Amino acid sequence: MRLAKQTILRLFQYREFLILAKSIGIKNVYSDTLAEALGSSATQVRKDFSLFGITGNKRAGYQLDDLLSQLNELLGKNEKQKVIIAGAGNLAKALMQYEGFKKEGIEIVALFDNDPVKCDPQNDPPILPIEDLYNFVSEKQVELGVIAVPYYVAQQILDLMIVAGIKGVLNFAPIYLKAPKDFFINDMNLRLELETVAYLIKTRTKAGVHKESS
Amino acid sequence: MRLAKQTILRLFQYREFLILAKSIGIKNVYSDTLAEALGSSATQVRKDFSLFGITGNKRAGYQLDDLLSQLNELLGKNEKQKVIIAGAGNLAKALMQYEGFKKEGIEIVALFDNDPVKCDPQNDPPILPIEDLYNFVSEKQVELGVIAVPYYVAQQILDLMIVAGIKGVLNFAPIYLKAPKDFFINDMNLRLELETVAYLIKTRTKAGVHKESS
DNA sequence: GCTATTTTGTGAATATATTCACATTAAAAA
DNA sequence: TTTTTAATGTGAATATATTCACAAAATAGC
Ligand SMILES: NC(=O)c1ccc[n+]([C@@H]2O[C@H](COP(=O)([O-])OP(=O)(O)OC[C@H]3O[C@@H](n4cnc5c(N)ncnc54)[C@H](O)[C@@H]3O)[C@@H](O)[C@H]2O)c1
Ligand SMILES: NC(=O)c1ccc[n+]([C@@H]2O[C@H](COP(=O)([O-])OP(=O)(O)OC[C@H]3O[C@@H](n4cnc5c(N)ncnc54)[C@H](O)[C@@H]3O)[C@@H](O)[C@H]2O)c1
Repeated sequence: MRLAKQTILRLFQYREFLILAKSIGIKNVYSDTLAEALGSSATQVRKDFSLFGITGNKRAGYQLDDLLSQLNELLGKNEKQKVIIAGAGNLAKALMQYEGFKKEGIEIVALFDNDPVKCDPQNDPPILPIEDLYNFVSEKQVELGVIAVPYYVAQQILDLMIVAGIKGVLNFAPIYLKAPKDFFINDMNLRLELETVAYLIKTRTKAGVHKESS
Repeated sequence: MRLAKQTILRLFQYREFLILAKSIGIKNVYSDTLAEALGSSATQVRKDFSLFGITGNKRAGYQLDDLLSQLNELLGKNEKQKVIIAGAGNLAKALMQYEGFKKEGIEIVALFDNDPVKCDPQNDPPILPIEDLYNFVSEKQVELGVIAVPYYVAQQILDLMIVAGIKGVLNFAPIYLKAPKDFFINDMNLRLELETVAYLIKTRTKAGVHKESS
């Protein structure tokens, strides 16, 4: 089965929209509906579903509840997920206070920092010394991590996470990290993404990142 | 000329690496060096350069200073860029305190919020009422924006930005935004990116997001 | 100055992703 | 019931991105 990261991301987006749609009482959707909502194409939507064996009803489209539960199952949203964050700085603070993760079953179980001043074991979630990372992660069997430390320590923190048992990370440090090939790294370089928009504006080229306005 | 967002992103990454390399005294690089540093391939690097008319020296590779200044020119890094942020919440606070933007010539000139408690015109950068956005942006001719408001107001804030003269945004609100086709929207859905890693871990499929470890 | 070697630059080949085109099917209408 | 209509599902076609393969050029060694 294909595993293209972007396809998975789209499936999550479909799910996202369905949750919203459900909340306003919508009962069934068409590939068209989803395409419109995401700025994609109906064929793309059906192709994505087809790829994962998700099937609808000819002429009647997709029953929302049914589709949603298929996506939930497929995307593993029926199980909760624990995550730790390395680095308790500005970005980590924003993530910690963001209620969206918990709502989606992702629980930040701890943060780790090497600055004693930033540590606070009484906080919820606890902010612990980086030395505790190994034991915490291996004991609690956490598999998901976020890297929010400065770039010059990111590789060493990643290595620590790997030996502790972390299986994949979302990395905010602006540097290329090396890891075994079965380890997942999703790089988020916020500054570069902003610079890219700045560049695109300056050179005012035709095709946008988005589709045209409806 | 091609404008693929991902190609541009890679050019910025090359530049990033060059700055780092320069700081440790490196004088010239090869497509190989860059590929290694970014987890890419030498051919990809040369293809990217070729696409933008960047040219090196056969056998001797690329002179670092020269390459860097070509990239700076190409990527518009010789001019400063002003940016505003809509929404002065947790994420905006992290962005505001991040010194990396200024270092790269991106100046956050103001934040805007509809919560009077969050506003603080004395702050540097000033946090202003959302009502001031239009005048501020059109007078100061700001073209770049960041959307850091809740999803349910994101479209209306974007519309406001567009009429004020903003030409492109980095959008953190987890929703698809509609805009004219010459307007650039770069969507950053942090939660979905984290959920995607969580999914990939669970299904432990072969090919990673990154290349194999060196 | 000649030769061997290394690296670039790029057209062609391949791989990947998206869109097209349409047969198939289910529902609605007649 | 039969026909019409509107949607899905998917192989084929196209578009896009990456890698291969190698000629051309510049340096280093002799
Ligand atoms: N804040 C942003 O808006 C932003 C934007 C783009 C990129 N980033 C990147 O995200 C990462 C985090 O950014 P931030 O703004 O939160 O930085 P920050 O400086 O506020 O936080 C970094 C934290 O990491 C901790 N730390 C340093 N070394 C450590 C170590 N060896 N072990 C454990 N903890 C350690 C520090 O004590 C600090 O609390 C950085 O790599 C930064 O470049 C941040
Ligand atoms: N914080 C995170 O880690 C995180 C992670 C993923 C996504 N996001 C997304 O980023 C966006 C911002 O997140 P946040 O955590 O900073 O949220 P937040 O609630 O801390 O901040 C949002 C800010 O927007 C302001 N606001 C609300 N309506 C407004 C309006 N009409 N005009 C101007 N300002 C208005 C609020 O007063 C608040 O200060 C949200 O869409 C969120 O879903 C945030």
